Amino acid sequence: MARNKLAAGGPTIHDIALHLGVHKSTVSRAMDPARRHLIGTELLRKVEAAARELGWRPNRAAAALSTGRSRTVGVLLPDITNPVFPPILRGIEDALDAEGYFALLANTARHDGGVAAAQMAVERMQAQRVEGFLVATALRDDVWLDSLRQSGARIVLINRTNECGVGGGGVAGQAQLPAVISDDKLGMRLAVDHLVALGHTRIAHLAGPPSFSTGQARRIGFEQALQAHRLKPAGIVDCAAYSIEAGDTAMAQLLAVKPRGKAVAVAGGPAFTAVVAANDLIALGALQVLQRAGVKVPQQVSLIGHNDMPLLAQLSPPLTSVRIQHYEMGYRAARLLLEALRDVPGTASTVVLRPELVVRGSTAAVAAGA
Amino acid sequence: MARNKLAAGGPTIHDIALHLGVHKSTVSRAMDPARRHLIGTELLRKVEAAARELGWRPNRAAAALSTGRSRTVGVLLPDITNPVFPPILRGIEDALDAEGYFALLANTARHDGGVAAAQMAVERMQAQRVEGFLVATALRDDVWLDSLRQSGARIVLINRTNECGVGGGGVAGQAQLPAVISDDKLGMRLAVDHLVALGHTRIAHLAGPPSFSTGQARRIGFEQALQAHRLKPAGIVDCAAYSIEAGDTAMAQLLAVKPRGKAVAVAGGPAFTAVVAANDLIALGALQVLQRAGVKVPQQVSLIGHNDMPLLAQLSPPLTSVRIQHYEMGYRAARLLLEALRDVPGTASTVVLRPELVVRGSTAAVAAGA
DNA sequence: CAAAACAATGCAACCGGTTGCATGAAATAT
DNA sequence: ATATTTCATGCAACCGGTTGCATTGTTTTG
Repeated sequence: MARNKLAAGGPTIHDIALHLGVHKSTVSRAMDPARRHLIGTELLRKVEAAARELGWRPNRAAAALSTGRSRTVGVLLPDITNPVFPPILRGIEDALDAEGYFALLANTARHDGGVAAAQMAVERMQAQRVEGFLVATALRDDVWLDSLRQSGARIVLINRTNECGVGGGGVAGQAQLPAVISDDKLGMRLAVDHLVALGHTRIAHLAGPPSFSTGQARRIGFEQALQAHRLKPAGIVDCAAYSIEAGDTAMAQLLAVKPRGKAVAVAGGPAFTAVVAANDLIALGALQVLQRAGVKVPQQVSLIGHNDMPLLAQLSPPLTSVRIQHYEMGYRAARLLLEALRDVPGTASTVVLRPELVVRGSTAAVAAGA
Repeated sequence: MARNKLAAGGPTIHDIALHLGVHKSTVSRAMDPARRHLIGTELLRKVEAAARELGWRPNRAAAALSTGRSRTVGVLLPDITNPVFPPILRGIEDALDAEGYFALLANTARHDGGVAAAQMAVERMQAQRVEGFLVATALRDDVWLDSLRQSGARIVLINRTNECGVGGGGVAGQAQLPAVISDDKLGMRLAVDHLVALGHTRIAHLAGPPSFSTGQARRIGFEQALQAHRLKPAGIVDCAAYSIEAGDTAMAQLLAVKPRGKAVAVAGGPAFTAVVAANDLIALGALQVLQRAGVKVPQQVSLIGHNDMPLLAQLSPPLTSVRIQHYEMGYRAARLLLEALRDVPGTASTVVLRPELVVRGSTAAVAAGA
């Protein structure tokens, strides 16, 4: 056995039962809110008193073994250090906490470049018998996700959807996984509409990595939003990552393209008057390059970011950005999972949250001379 | 019982044992790296093959029940949304992950203002049978910490120490809890030395809330660093919180104090030429007020923050700040805890990390006219 | 007033590993 | 050749709750 009777590990329901001269099953029932009503009111009081007196603490591990419910869920995200995730995680934990659940967290983007980090994290979580998974990793191709789904695990996606492979026909529809996402197309439309209202017609896009579902969705959203105004992109450049550096090089690339067509710009001026970035960090990298190139933001070029990360308001110029409801995303995703854990297997559902444009100082009416 | 034999919940070691015609204890041993050597090499191979074939997954809950070791630790921090904590958490998880442990996280600063949030989180964690606690909450008075310690829980503090009450005498020394902290006094000395080297002599401090251990330590560090240069503070104002708003009001207060003494400043100019803030957010609030008041940073007043949070380099001026090794703090704290979990109860230890001054554009040589 | 329904507990098996001790066989020592 | 270790594995109790069913005593119903 693990340890002798007197060593650590507080009193058990059996101790309480002995103390009161009843059977431990009675104590067990008295401690379960759902089964408390089976116990006589007076005895119930005594049990509670004894439990408090002896300093009893429930042992979730024992309950988990018996019921198969560990009251934990696994949370997979690339890197908590990325500022979009803390609010998501906070939302998740607030929702879980309310039901007595805990999250087991894994950062799947490892510094040691482990490709199978997510896979390993999932296995460890399954060993801990998590009841479900919240997946906020952004890659579109994750194979482990498919196998996880097929193993019957309860999953809710955050800020991504599962596109079921490329060639997947319509008939044998792979069940859509429940997900909480932001309406990325709407977000881009808000950004573009704002710019158009300011008089911009030559609008460029610094797109996120195409391997990320958000990168793809925002790019499509951008194109559709322009089309709605019968405009053509003044340039689209893919970024290698969601980072300042990637935004830096992408913008440099964008600047290298010279204006053409009827509207001849000022000599050396860029081919666009506004840029929508797929992400705030990309926007910051772009901002650097623009300022270094002597392009005034927002006087000559307007700039819009995405995510509305902290401190954007403190920059100069303060960055206009599409705010995503990160906290809400985490909260709703966790609620969705908790509900799925009660219900029948089939219940899939998707929640789409509305982004919001936060207008700050990096966008302005197009210059008269343009 | 919980469920019938065929329902979910993969194969168990008992199934493997049946499959091979051996006893489950043999399988159990074969699966434990530490006891594997007890098993014959050939049988060992067969067990591993069978486990893989049947898709066996260890059940940590069962092991936890038996051994009392859950392979989880509790992490208490105020709010993961605060940018100093993600790197700490990342460090913690990287360290825990390497040993097969998971963290159970609790944000103790609740939006619903629950005073007993930490206490409740601790109880829930104890129910989950966490093996120890990593505590990164900053308040100096937490009563629950004392009771936790007295309950014999393994604890490692992060970025704070436990001052044992006010009147605690020297004899009945309350054991110091193991902790990983940053040398806050050194941090302040780096900041002050830098300013003095730039010619500053009238240096003010925007202190953190005295109820936070860091607020107190940095304030003391500031005073000692000045003393070392035979200087007197040009003003110290306590902030109500670690926030931009608090820095805002504190700086407004500081500005209200008019210069005095022999050195008469320019009419209306502040009584100081440099400010050291206890925290980056406070510095940002201060920066806002200064700029709004027409005081040029760094030409008229130099400003130093603390923590080196992300995006500081993108501000204008880029904020000079004392960088703390947050990731390393989390990592070392988790290692310390893991080691304590193996050893005898008595092993307490403290790790002090060195901060580093990151010089950016918010500090400059004192103006000639000052 | 007997029968049926109900309420409050007890009983015991079970969840899936872990571990001290026992046992039998093979290897080594005497 | 026998006694003694050593090695590999079996046995069974145990960790701390959970739960279907059995057993009482009590209340309601016909």
